[in-house]
Amino acid sequence: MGATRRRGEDLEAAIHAAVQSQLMEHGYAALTFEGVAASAGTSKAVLYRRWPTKAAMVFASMTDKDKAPLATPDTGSLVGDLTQLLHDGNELFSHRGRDIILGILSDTDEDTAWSMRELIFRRSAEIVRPIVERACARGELGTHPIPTRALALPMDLLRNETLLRRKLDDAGIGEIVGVCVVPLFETLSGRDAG
Amino acid sequence: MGATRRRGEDLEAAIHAAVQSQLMEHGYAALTFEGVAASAGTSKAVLYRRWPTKAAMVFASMTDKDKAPLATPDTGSLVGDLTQLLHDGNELFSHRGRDIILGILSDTDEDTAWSMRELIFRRSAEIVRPIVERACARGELGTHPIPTRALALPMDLLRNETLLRRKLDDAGIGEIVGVCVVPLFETLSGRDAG
DNA sequence: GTCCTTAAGAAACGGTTCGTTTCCTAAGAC
DNA sequence: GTCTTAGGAAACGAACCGTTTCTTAAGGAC
Repeated sequence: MGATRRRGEDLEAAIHAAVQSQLMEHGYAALTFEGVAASAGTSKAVLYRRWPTKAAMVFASMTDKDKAPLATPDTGSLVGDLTQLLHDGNELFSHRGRDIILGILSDTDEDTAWSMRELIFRRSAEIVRPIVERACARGELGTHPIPTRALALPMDLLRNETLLRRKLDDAGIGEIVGVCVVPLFETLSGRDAG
Repeated sequence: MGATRRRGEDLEAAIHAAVQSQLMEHGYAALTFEGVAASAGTSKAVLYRRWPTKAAMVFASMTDKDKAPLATPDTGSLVGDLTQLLHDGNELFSHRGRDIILGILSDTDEDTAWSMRELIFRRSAEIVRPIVERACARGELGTHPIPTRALALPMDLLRNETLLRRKLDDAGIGEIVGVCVVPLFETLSGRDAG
């Protein structure tokens, strides 16, 4: 047959698509080099030339076209912004997302596990900072600066719930926002009234 | 040779010891039925008669002689109690502890993963409640009841750090206690002054 | 003590995936 | 047209899987 042989970015994109397909169909634990090779219509040797481990291959496929996974929302209120952020993150970290992240974190490939930790922890505080600044400008929060550790609280609690426990429902998100995050931010920013 | 053949609790204890030994030496991912059988001086069939999966076998070994893993400390101060609790939990969830917990959570054995979630989440709030009650009695906190979600905050943040990120140092523990937990407890309990 | 049921332990099975190697040849540069 | 690079096919030994078969020690019943 007119055997066309792919190269470079075409091939790489086909492999990434095959990895995603296998992840969705079978999950991280059951994903194999042989399955990906078959799905991509290539051979194992082609995969091993690119990535030393399954974890590295999957991580590359996840971070391929740098899809900014979480955007800072702007709904007009502190509670609205935090709720929206946790809602978006909840979708991202549930189901297959959790499976892939935990799979890589518990894999024997320590290098890729480290990269994954970087990926899911890096912007914890920075994604929340603009929300707090706008709330402060609106008068919803006081003017004392909020420490980075506290700014990271929403994403820290989200990770704990979605990656380690289970998918959050709206009530769980509301509880985190209303019982923990907002009261703490109000206190630390120097605003007394509820 | 005088081939002595173990049974019942003797055998079970030897298997649990072999599992622990293999976990310490190779970690969860590299632990195999064949390795455990060899280490325990028995055969795979004996293991499969007892546990259907590696996750179930390891979980059974972890929860064998119900070693109450975390006790509520009583140091005489709110900050001291919380610091001690996080310090103890930090040791428990680091190194091999993290490896085993994440390994089981990301395993294909969903039943055992569910049991593990129960194990590490069940007492999150209850372990902190006596600490808060004593602090309230001392006058360190106000008298408003603190919601369960907030009581779980110390263990939730500990899990996020130690299981997903890395082992905490004393500074990290101090930050969680001083920047997040104590200010929130003070606010929610109705105590204003720092 | 003897009998009898249970389960330990050894060994082998076919099957899957691993990670590597060999070989052939299509793609693309020059 | 020539040469270098890399895609793709196939096979490899090794490890572990989960199961099965068989022998025989352990331990209770009597």
